[in-house]
Amino acid sequence: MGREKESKDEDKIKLKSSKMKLKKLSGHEHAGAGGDSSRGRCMGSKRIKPEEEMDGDFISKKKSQKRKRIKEEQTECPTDTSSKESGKLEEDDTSQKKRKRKAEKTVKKEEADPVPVTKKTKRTKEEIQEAKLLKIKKKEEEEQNRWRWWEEEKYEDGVKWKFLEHKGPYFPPEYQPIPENVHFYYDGKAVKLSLAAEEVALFFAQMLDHEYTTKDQFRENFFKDWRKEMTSEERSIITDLNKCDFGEMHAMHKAKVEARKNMTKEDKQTMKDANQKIVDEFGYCLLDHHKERIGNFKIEPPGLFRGRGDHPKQGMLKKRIQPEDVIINCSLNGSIPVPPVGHHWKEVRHDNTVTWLASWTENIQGSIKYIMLNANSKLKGEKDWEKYEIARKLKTSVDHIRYQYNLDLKSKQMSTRQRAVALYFIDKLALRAGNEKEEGESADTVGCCSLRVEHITLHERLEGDECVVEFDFLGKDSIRYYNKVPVIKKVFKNLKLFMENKEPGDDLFDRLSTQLLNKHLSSLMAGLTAKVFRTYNASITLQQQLKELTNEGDNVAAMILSYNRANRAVAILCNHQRAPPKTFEQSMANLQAKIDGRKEQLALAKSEFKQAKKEAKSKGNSDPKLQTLVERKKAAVKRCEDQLLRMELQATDKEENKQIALGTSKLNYLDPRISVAWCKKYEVPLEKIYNKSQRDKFAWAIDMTEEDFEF
DNA sequence: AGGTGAACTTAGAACAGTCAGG
DNA sequence: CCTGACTGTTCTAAGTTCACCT
Repeated sequence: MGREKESKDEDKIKLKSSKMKLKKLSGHEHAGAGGDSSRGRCMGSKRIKPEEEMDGDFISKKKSQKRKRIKEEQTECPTDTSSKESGKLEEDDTSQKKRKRKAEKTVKKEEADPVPVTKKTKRTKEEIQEAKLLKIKKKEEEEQNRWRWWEEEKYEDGVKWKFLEHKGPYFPPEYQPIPENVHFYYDGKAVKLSLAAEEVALFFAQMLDHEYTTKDQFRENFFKDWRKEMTSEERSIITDLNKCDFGEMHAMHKAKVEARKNMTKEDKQTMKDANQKIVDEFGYCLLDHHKERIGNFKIEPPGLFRGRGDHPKQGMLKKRIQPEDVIINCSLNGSIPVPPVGHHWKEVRHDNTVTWLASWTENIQGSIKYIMLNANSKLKGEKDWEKYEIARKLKTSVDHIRYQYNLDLKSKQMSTRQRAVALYFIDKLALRAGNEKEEGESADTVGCCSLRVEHITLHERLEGDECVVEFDFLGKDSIRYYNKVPVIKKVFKNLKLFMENKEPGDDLFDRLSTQLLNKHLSSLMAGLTAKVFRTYNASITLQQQLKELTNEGDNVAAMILSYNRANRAVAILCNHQRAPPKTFEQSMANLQAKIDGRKEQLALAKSEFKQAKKEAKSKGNSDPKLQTLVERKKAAVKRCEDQLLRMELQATDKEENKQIALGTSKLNYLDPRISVAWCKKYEVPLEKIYNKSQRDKFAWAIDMTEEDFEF
């Protein structure tokens, strides 16, 4: 797989193997843990439904419900019986009171704790305090406005909402022609471009600093699409991209970026306010009585397509979307979004079995793009919760499933054997399912089912292990997966068999597809698909690692390091990589320098401490001044030691994180209740683990989880 | 029973905002 | 107070899954 990503990837791999220690515990070891315990106590006190019943809710319910558009008789209210409603209200009331009380406490504490300072600073301190108070108040308000949907009854099958109202998508501004004094040159001569051609030329000019514009495929695709936008006259002149000079356009763009950076504070504020206004108007919708944030309310602006990896379509023109391309989805009985003046929507529909508010078809792949809600919304949150419940269900049946595919490894049916081996990989290595892809439509990447013979190498014996499979392929986003894994004999033998008489480019699992695999899985457990294994293995790994790595008496900083390490084990399992930050080496060196500095300081403090002690001793213990000096020096040493320790922890953490991305697993694979419970148990402030938007996203988990939660 | 498209989740990069340290 | 590093947010590409169609 000769890809231009290669050099970067190689780098990434080096790290990967060095960090493999962490990985030991992937795969099967975590199977047996626990098993018995988690029933019924994990939903927290407020949730009344026992888990058993809930599981049923989650899994079986949605099975194949026909999609139906809502009819005339839309109600504005969510389905709820009045009795339940009143009960809920009552509870809401008490819990709200509780929250209020908590807030009052914090406020009081702040007030009772004035800092004695000089007059001048005092005022600002007061101001700061006031700001803090305001913040707390705002937080409280937010908390009270939060829709506690997880305490509500779920809708009947397939229905995603009963009422949906929004303003439609926000369209990017029209193209602004470049000023007269900025020229485009072809073959040394200035050429005035038509508006359409100029716009596309500017897309390219703006990207000139990017590596993309040096790639042949990108240039070729761009040029082809650019020519389509040209007038026939332009087309006859401009025939070679290499003769195009976008220098002035590029310079203009850079100047603009620079100017934006150097704007005055006021101008920046004005801009911010204007943006906020757009968010306020378009960024929210009304869904079943609740205001919900929209995730992506802006129509994607036109530009040049930036595919990942070796994408055959990179550089193609991504066209401007008009209202005439956009389908609106909303309630029939609410207000319907108004299209921009002089325009109309492609269609307005009222389908409450889907969650999107607007959609359009994109011109590169012909796929549909959607406008949907933010991750902190009910619609997304509920689904997320459901996902983790299915994964927890897998925990209880995983032993049986593993037993089953172990048997299947010896099946007489080739397709069954292939399925078993694939499942073994998916379970042990957390590989993705791997759908078939159409050739030429996207980069050549694979997952488990689409692995080819060329992607694995078998070693009877390697580095002291037997039956080692060496994987080397590009996965999602063209991220390289490289791993050497000892496997059981049966799997190894099967792989040999599958590879017999095949070319490197042939499918390893020629009798298997993701559909087949998932069909089998869903027969083993309701709701089970290939990706559930990733969720399950990620979450169970976190839980296990936390158990293993957490030291009871540690301070918060050490706790965080332990958490990050556990998180990192998961990220490695899921192969979540990132390009090392450009400034990594530098900032690592900086940190090291600081550590060295601190070490010197510590040495100094220590000798001063000794000196003071000696002096105190020699003069007898009578002098109180000397005594306090000794104490002070002692404290200084202690302080220095603490700081040094903290910095060293930080450095370790940083180094280990160089090219591993923790965010993806944290956001998508780790049951938040594990983290919440851990924080509670070890008294780690949750804000150290989840930032604001993550806390919003996981509000359901934060609210319902007690410290004894077991995944 | 296999292909296809709609709908939705997962992903890393780019960008913007903030904050700590000189 | 300013600046660069870090953190959080936005963006949109690239996956998975499932129902529908033939």
